[in-house]
Amino acid sequence: MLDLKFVRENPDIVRQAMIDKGEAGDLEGIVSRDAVRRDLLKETEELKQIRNRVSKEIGKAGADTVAMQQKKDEMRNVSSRVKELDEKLRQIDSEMEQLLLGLPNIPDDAVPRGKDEEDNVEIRRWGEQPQFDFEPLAHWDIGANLNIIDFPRAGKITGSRFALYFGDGARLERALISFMLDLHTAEHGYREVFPPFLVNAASMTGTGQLPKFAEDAFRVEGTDYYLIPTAEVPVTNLHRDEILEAEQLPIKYAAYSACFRAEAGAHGRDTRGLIRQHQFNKVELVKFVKPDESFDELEKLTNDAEKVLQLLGLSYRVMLMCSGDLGFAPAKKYDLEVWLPAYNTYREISSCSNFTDFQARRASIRYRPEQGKKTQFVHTLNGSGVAVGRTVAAILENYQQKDGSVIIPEVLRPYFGGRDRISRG
RNA sequence: GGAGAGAUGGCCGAGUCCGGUCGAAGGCGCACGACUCGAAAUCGUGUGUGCUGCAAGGCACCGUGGGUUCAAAUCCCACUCUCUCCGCCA
Repeated sequence: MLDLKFVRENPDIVRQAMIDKGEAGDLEGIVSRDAVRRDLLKETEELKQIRNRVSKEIGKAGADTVAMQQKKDEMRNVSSRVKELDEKLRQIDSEMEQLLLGLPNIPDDAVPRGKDEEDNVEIRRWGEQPQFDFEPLAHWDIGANLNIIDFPRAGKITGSRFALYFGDGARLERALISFMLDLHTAEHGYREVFPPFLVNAASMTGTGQLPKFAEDAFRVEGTDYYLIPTAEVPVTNLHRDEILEAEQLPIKYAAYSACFRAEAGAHGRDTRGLIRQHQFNKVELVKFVKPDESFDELEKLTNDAEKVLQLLGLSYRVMLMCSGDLGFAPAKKYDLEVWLPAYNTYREISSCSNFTDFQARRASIRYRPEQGKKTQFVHTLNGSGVAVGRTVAAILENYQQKDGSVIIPEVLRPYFGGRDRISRG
């Protein structure tokens, strides 16, 4: 959410941001209501002031004289007028709140202006794309051949876009989760968090999933609860409505969670394999930082996520999202794209964003820069560190051998009892 | 699921029976000052959030929403959450 004062004073910047991001929003509706609201507010506050003053007089007077009775009658009228005005104000306030929640964050100056993913900028590449002296298989074929991933049965149990892992497949998933959490907690200074996988509407609003993107989430029928689309939601909201101490910052959390996404509007895209699932695992990194440090912290966060791929020996590139591909809430975002041989392309495996104060204002997460000073909104960041299902796909494809087996990356072997290879068992 | 207790400022905690002097005692924490060579201890002063206004100021907020009243932290109603006991349960 943007600051109302900022919107009032900089409508042109807000309008330009919506154009750059390709996001709709009712800026004019906010500006016009704002003027009406301030007039209403002035009137009600003046009336309330009168009522407060006279009520005090009545209280002090003691005796219930004719004059007092007259004042009471007058105040009765004032009060009913106040009630009417308060009603109007509440209405306009909630309308403005809704409209304000619908405005996208302002892109940072460093974000290249552009229309879609074509205009994203490659920042760097890492690693070698593996060369095969045979035709590399897609990960779903590798998984089926090794009898470690079973999509038909997942379809039977639940439906499309669900996966069922067996044996070393299940173990690989678990090994990756442990490896990533161990790395980020031991090497990068994150505190491990294991959050609820269901959250309420206030949490979904805090991080920006609601009200605009309700159709992307699964809601538990008959409740106010949503299945989390990412651990970003519960972990960021962990400090909702809190005032943090300056010396606590930066706060860094690493959380494993399952993630649930309706994938509305993705019909026909990535229908095979692990790339686009309704449920997938992810280790998420979340930071709460001081405003002037957030862009540096984004670089570090991205590096922390990259380290996972480096240690796994997976080739990737870092893309800086252009304004049109940035999305609603971030001010700046890097995507990590991992090399997938069967696709012959790089695919997103992590997304690292600086939301500046956009989420913090929605969720009311503040800190006190100095004792006695006014509170300020923190900046929030998060990034996948990294998506587990897509990592499994990348490992299967990048480490596949001619005989159908898959080499286990060295850093994962401790999680496999020292074994170095997945073979058909 | 049944019975009961509670929700007040950064934290603890009074006030709620008997409505007005309560944005709210007291304590802790914190900041500043004094004392000290320095520190601790002690003493003094200050210390909620938001909206609005050029400012002085004004308004709102005692879990949430409604109601009664000239006036509500305080009375009434509904809801949410937390805790305790019982039942059930991984």
